[in-house]
Amino acid sequence: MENTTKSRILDEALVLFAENGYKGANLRDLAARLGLSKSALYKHYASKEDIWNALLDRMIAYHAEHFGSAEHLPQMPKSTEELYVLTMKMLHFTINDPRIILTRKLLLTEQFHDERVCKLATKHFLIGTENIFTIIFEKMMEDGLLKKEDPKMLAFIYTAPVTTLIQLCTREPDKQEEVMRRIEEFIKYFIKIYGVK
Amino acid sequence: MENTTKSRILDEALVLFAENGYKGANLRDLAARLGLSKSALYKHYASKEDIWNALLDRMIAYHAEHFGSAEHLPQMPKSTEELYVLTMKMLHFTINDPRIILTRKLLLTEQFHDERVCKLATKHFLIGTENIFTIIFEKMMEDGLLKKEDPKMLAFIYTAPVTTLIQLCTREPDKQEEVMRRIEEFIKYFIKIYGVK
DNA sequence: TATTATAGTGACCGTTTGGTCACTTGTCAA
DNA sequence: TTGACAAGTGACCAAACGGTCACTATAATA
Repeated sequence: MENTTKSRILDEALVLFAENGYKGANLRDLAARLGLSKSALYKHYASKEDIWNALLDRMIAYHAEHFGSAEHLPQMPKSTEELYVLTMKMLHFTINDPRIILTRKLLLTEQFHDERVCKLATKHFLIGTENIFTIIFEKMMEDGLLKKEDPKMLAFIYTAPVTTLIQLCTREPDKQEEVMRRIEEFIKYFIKIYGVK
Repeated sequence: MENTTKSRILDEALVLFAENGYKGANLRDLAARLGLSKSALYKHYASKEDIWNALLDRMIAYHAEHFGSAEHLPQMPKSTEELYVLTMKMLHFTINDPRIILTRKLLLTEQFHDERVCKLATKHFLIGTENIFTIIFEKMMEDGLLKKEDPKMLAFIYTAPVTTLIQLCTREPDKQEEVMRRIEEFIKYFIKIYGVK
């Protein structure tokens, strides 16, 4: 990540927009967090909306880079145990990384106010992980690690419950332990049913 | 539903809060929608926050009445076909009723700004339907209609994917057909696996 | 050294917002 | 008939907001 003022503005804008929404965030707070005067912001961005759009550009680019390209695919699991470990590792990351937490909050609170947020939310909460696990499950079925079913359907019923619990954890962080336990249980149950012994 | 001014204010407040968020909604628009002057609102509620709290009281009471009490349980399915029909009927209702759509929007956009919204969101998106289907599945297992598994786990993996797709439909209403098709597919797949022939 | 572009400041502006207040109207009971 | 109360109006207020502008400091370049 860069550390220019222009980039730092977006960093703090993410915090404020995620915590207060677009309408609720104000440029005085943003400037204060950066140790700048409000008018300094206008040397880097033309308006509040301009900051918002630049932040969205960055979020969209980040998602495309990490979830859209084939090169960022995780290592294919060679056993159902490895599927469990891989999923839990991805989970720990997505549930603890402050920036991703803020991104999730922003997507949820602004999904109805901005079309680009709307599209990105669908990718983030549905299509992104679904696609990745479709590929993973296809491979695991080929390798005889999973029962042969429609890999898309399997990816859906695997990722959707996890996504639901991640959203719960984003909403109520104090339930993190409960969420982790339930996801572990769920994955083990899933493997019990679809894993090939 | 009542049709007093006090109640009508809440009706329109739901629309505005759901569409613009608490911060984004303003009392002039609200008054205009009601054909009232802004100051008239203050004859019924002490402040914007007071309106918000009254609306939330009503939402919480509504949810408790329709999802918390035993008397509002749906008729127990006597076959897996009836489970399919029941689920699709509940789905059509929850996906098309304007007030419930607005409620979902409000829960999603304000879940991080208000603790009561936070709690209600968890009930609405997770615990509520989960509890209902736990009871339904327990009964269906007793009746030999479903394989005997942990009914709570089954309710979770049944409702979570549906909830995910309902949220997609709330976000992108033009995908309603796709969502309905996917849910149908999912339910049939679920019944294929857990239904007793 | 003089010039120029960049980054930053603080005072200021117009608009929007939640909220108040004196006043009016209609209804119903004493 | 009158008095009291609830419901509604429009003008007004202070605060918060996004945005502008003249000005300063710094550092690189000609």
